[in-house]
Amino acid sequence: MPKGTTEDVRQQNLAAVLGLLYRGGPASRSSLGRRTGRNRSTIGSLVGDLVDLGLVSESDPDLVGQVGRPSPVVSIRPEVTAIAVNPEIDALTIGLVGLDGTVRSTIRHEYDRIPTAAQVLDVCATVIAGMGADRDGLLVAGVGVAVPGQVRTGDGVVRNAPHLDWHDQPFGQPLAEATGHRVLVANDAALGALAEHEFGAGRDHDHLVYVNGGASGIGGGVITGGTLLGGGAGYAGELGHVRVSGSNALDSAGFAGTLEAEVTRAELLAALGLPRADPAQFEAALLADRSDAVAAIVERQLGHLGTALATAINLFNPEVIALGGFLAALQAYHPTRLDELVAGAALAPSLEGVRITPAELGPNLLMVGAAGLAFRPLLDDPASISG
Amino acid sequence: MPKGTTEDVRQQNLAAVLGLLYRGGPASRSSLGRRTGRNRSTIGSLVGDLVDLGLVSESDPDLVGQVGRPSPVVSIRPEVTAIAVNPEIDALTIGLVGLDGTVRSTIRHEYDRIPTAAQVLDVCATVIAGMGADRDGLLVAGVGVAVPGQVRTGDGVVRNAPHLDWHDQPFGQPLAEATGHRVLVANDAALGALAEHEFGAGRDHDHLVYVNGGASGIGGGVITGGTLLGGGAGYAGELGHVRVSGSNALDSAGFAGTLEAEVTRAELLAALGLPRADPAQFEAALLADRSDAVAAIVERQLGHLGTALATAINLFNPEVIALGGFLAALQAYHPTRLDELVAGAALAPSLEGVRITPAELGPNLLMVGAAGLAFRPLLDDPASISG
DNA sequence: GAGTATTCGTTGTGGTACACAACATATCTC
DNA sequence: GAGATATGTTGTGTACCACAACGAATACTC
Repeated sequence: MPKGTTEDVRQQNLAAVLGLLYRGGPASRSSLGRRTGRNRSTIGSLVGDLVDLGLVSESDPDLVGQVGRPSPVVSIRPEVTAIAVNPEIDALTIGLVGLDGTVRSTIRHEYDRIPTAAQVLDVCATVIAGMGADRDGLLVAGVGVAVPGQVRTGDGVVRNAPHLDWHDQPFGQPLAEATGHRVLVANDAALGALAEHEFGAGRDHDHLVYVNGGASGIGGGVITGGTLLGGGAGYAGELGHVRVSGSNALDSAGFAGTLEAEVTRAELLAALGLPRADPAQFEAALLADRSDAVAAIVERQLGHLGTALATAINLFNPEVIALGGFLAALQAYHPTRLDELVAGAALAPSLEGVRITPAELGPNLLMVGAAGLAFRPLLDDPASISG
Repeated sequence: MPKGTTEDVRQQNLAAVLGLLYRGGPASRSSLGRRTGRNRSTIGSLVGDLVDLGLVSESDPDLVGQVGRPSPVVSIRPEVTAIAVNPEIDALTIGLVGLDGTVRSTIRHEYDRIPTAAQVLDVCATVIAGMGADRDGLLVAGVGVAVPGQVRTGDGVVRNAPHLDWHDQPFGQPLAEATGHRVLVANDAALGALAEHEFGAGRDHDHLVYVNGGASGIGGGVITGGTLLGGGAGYAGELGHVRVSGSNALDSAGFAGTLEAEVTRAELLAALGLPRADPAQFEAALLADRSDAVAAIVERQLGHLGTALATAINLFNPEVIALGGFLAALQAYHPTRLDELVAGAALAPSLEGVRITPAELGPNLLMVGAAGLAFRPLLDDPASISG
């Protein structure tokens, strides 16, 4: 809720300018003025504040034959960073991500057995301490954590991450105490949605559904009205556990006939005769195999995926549905089929406004998404960095 | 998006004060000050503006033994009104609703056959002109229309209202031209959700799903983060067309196995041996009939409803699910059963934060909801009334 | 029943933020 | 090199809210 005093106007305008730079990259002062609708003098003052805060820097204009006095280019300083954390079954990835969108470094810590929350917290603390962010003059805005499970976003407690076997594990608070940084935790697919919204397939849209197919299950995240849909406690968007059939195949939550139970990478891998494959190998192998057996499985899985996506369309009326992981491969196997199947269960008006497309961001998706979460307080209130 | 100048601060504060009065009823100046966090002098100025705009009036304080100087009570003037319109298969209801929540009058125009959009527009224009709102010194903020179908909220075109057999019918714009008022159009269940959020079962919650069971089908509306979820074009929330079974029973949109196809009032009426019944009669008759035949139908319908609600819980993580129409009767038939069924398909963390409850608003639900829609521009920017 | 404490409206002052106009500056065009 | 064009810079004006001091209206105390 806005405080209601004149000073939030400053906050909002600072946030507007910084947000434009965050999403759109470097821009001239005059371009910022046009896009925010602010006066030249105001933009000058706003940019000055952001420079003083150490968030942006101004550089000489590009000499591109514009008439008139050149306008300085404002860029986000790459030293403004966030730390992204993503624990998975077999590894923990920790990245240092700049507010300018660059992933400065990632560290991957492998586990030979599923790590406990305590183990992950331990490694996080030492790795983050060892990053020497202060030494390098970096400004760390905070830590964002992408967890494959349901996270109570209010206090960063991991309520249930079946694949990690974490249940009601406090994570945000202990990590904040260990690192001294502000820590925000959320579901991994939700952060994928955030990243695709800000930089990927949903760049130009404010209503996006992201569905990710991973080795261990299917997750979903929803952007509505330009913001991440959390619901009451942050659990919203769990598209993988939507029931799509009457079968009794079980998903990771123990529910029968859900999208995650019916549409699995494992089944496809088995049909392809592959013991394991990275995402690129998987997609190549799937697209190459046109056998009846594989085609039948794809058709069945596409049918269930279509049902789930139709449900999402009927409920969220998104402009874009971005498919991540093996779901993108599934769609690519038969480029028109998924659209047909969805059309059989989604209302026509909602259908005409939606595009089902592969996600655009690659392996850094979760790093960018988690960092985006960590940057949010800064992007909402740029002056908060100084306090 | 906020304009970014100091004047929006005024707008926001005016909206905050008016919003408190709208949702909470009359309040003293000092109470408004406490709840908005504004200074006494600011509140005085804000209330003064609202009085000048003709939106509120001040009256002598209640003498309730408070220490200190009594604070004047600020109330919304009942003359501030909106016109609510609700076309249905067999009748058109037009109501005059005060910003203070009172339904001043309703006019019901019956049809012996399904009316066309042109006919409804015609009746609306004459009825609204005949209301003599100007004559009575009323301030009409606008017209809100609740349509049983999918509405493109941007321009008020009814895209598809199967029961009315309206398809791509412009409605908002012609009605605006005919009446001279600002007209907003939305789906009826969405407006039901709005009303239940503001005044009913979701009064104290910002995440609500409303599901209505009517004679002709099942509609849904969703409030997330305190605002109505519209999606890209305003079609979001169509819970009735979510697939819940593999059967080939068809719903009004021609889709098989959906909630609307499986859970119908007509089937229950037939089992009860009633040719027709109003909502109260229906609920009484259903609760009285404990025959095996009826119990079996209820059990099956509750199962499908449970599946759909579990989907809603997994996707929206609401705090409240409000059941309207015969769905409330269905739940009441077996008070604990629906919760059990939902628990079998909804993720535990999301489940613990939700309450499934009958809707609280009675027959005026859609009048209040449609008026709430019409009041929205005024509540967002109270000063806009003078322009 | 008079004095005091308490609460709240009112008024005047100060601080912050943005718009606007006038001026200065830097580039392009011819 | 002069004019046109676009933009940064500076000073002024306006809108808004917080705060403090004062006054008003009630309840409480003895």
